[in-house]
Amino acid sequence: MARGRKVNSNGERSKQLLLEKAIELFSINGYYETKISDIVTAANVTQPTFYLYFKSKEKLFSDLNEEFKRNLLSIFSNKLECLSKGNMTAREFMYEFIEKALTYFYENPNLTKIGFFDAPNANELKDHIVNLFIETMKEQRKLTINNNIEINTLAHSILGSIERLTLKYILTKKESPEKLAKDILNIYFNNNQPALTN
Amino acid sequence: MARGRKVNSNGERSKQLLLEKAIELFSINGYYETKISDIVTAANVTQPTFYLYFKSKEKLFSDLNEEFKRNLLSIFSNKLECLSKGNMTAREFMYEFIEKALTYFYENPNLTKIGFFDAPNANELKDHIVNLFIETMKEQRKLTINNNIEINTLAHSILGSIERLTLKYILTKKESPEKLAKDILNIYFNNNQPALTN
Amino acid sequence: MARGRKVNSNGERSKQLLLEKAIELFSINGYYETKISDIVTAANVTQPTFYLYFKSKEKLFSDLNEEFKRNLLSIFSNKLECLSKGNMTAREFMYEFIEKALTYFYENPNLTKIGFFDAPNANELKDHIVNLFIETMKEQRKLTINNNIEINTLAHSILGSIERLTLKYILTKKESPEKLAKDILNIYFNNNQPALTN
Amino acid sequence: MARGRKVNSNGERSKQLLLEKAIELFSINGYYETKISDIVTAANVTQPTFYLYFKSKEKLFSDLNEEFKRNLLSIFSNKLECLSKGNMTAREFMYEFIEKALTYFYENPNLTKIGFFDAPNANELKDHIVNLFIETMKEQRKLTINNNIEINTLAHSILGSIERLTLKYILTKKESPEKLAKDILNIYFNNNQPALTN
DNA sequence: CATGAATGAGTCTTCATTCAT
DNA sequence: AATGAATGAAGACTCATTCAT
Repeated sequence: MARGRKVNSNGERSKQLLLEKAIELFSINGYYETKISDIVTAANVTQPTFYLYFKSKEKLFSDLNEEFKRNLLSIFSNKLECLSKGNMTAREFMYEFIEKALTYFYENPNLTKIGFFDAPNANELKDHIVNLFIETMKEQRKLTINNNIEINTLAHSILGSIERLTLKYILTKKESPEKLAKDILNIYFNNNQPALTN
Repeated sequence: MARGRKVNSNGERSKQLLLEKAIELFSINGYYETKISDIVTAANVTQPTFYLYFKSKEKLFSDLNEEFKRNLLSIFSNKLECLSKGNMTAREFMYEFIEKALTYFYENPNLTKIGFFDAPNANELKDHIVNLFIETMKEQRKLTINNNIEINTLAHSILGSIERLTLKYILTKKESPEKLAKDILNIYFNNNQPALTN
Repeated sequence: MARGRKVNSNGERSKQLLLEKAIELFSINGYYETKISDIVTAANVTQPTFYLYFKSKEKLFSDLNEEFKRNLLSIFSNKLECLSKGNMTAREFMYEFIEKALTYFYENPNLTKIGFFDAPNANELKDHIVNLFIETMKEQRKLTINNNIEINTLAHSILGSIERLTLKYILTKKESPEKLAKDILNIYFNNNQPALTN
Repeated sequence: MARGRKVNSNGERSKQLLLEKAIELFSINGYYETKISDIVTAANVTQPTFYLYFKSKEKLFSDLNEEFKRNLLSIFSNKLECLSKGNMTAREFMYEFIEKALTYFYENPNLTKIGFFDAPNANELKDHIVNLFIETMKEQRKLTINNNIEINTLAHSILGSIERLTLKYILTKKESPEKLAKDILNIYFNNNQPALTN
């Protein structure tokens, strides 16, 4: 039976296709329920072709996670620079970061699903983010809505909010990143709060 | 080892041991990275013994999830009753529920890890909880710190905070359920907020 | 938990019950699809009890086959004696044997199913029977409807008829052994056959 | 042996080999005593290779049965057509069918052993054949050797004869299909009894 | 006499991965 | 660049059988 290079085939295209399908399937079915056979079937190539471009299933998955991590952290560095230059208040920084992050999530829902929600090592990344929140808020303690609450707790709480709202509104594209970023700011950093009766 | 009954063996004990080890290993390594062979080795029995007490790996896992779900929902029903009887304000209800839930998580960290964080169908449960939050808050809209934010968003945000704080402080037993419940109330329902400079 | 002898238990009864259920289940589901667990469940005892009375599943099955074989062969010997004493013509012998065999099958349908149809070594028994047919018919060649057909072929054919008719009419109790025995005689040993036009 | 493709390997050949060995082993040892490991060892491949070509052991077995059934029934349809066109007397039809069937059995002894003797659902097929015999004979009642016997009984008897003679003479290739078909016709449809020229 | 509890020894099946073409 | 064909390594599950009580 005929073997060898397909007519019109193109290495870069095959790799790209495999990557897309892998991201899609991983995000839907998770790492374990996504088989190499599923990916190659979706990409309309055969199994050995997969290994032409990726070392292993595990490596592909961890590469995907690294990519997500790198992308997200680069958003930070950009913002961080501004903050350190004094171009930005902490509040502004928080808004900017959250909005940029949500925008990235919005534009890369599948990769976000994998790298932010499913990855076993997403926690490191999240801890990193939390630390950044803490640093930022420490710099301007007055930012926090409530002095009674430790900054650490607050930072984790913010991240938790971001996580769940991303899952519900961003990955599903039900809300815009801007709207949600504002909501989060409102929840955590609003100083015009109306009185709350009990 | 010879075949047949072990000296001093006791079925209920074996089952309990298997269950404990299964919960522990599932919570640490997840469903897929936990092999029946790991569980039985930890419990010091052989593989067929596992099947003496559990129908299958999958059934055990889903049963565990059901149990977690049932337990958590029963906390709700209790609290809900008080709320409907007028014995409780919404604020009190929120506190009570969160505190009770966190206490349950605190006392059952492994099962919580499985049923609240790893289970594929944990989202249903979470949606249910969010809906309850929404109902409760609707009843007393003034409760919310900020009228600008939709209740739905707020409810999801609260759950997100609970999730992450549970993961960081409760499952690791670094904070008490009471302390954290108060923090969460403070974040979301504090009416004595100091002005926030920008 | 309570262990040991059941109230009202009785060894002989348990063994008998196990035997009955085993025969029933073997005859319905066959050797491989009948599990010891099925048998003991049907007999309302536990698995070790089975081994109190039977050496193994295989031994029980082969014992059952031996019993069937012994019973069937004893029918032969009885008839054979008469034949050798000259008390009987070959035709009479054939009728007598077939009728007696069918009657035994009729009265022991489950054991027959096992020993005559399912047993791997039923062929030996069948060969034995065929040989007996051959001996009988040789003695009185005129008996056969047709001299052109070799006795061996005829004997096998008769057995085949017996087999299938037993399966269809005897095990299901749709016809009496007498009726069927006469039919078979009519098919094979009727010398008053009406002309057959073509 | 190293992983990957064998030198000179060829899928169709491997599949064919596996199929042949499977048929052979099933026919000799039966479904339950034939292990996948036996089949692949006989075909000189590894277990996963089996699953490259067959969905499961059970499916392979039932497919084999279906194939046998289909083949046998197609013999029928051919003959049946002739019968309905009036090209054939019932006697001729019976001979033709039996001869063709025996020829098929002769040429495919292993598949016949599986599909005609061992298959759990062979009885359906046999009932079908019996019904065909009945229809054919009804059309020309005079065909039967004896009006005293119900057609149904006769039809079952014929099938029984075919079965046993197949087992003894055809599968073992001790007689030719033609010879045996004639014998059977002689037994059941001979009108010049006793002398029968051949 | 009978049972509760356990196990040895398979057996099918899956999946990522690799070789030869 | 790509495929057809194959395999190593494991994993879930079953079942007859056997101790200890």
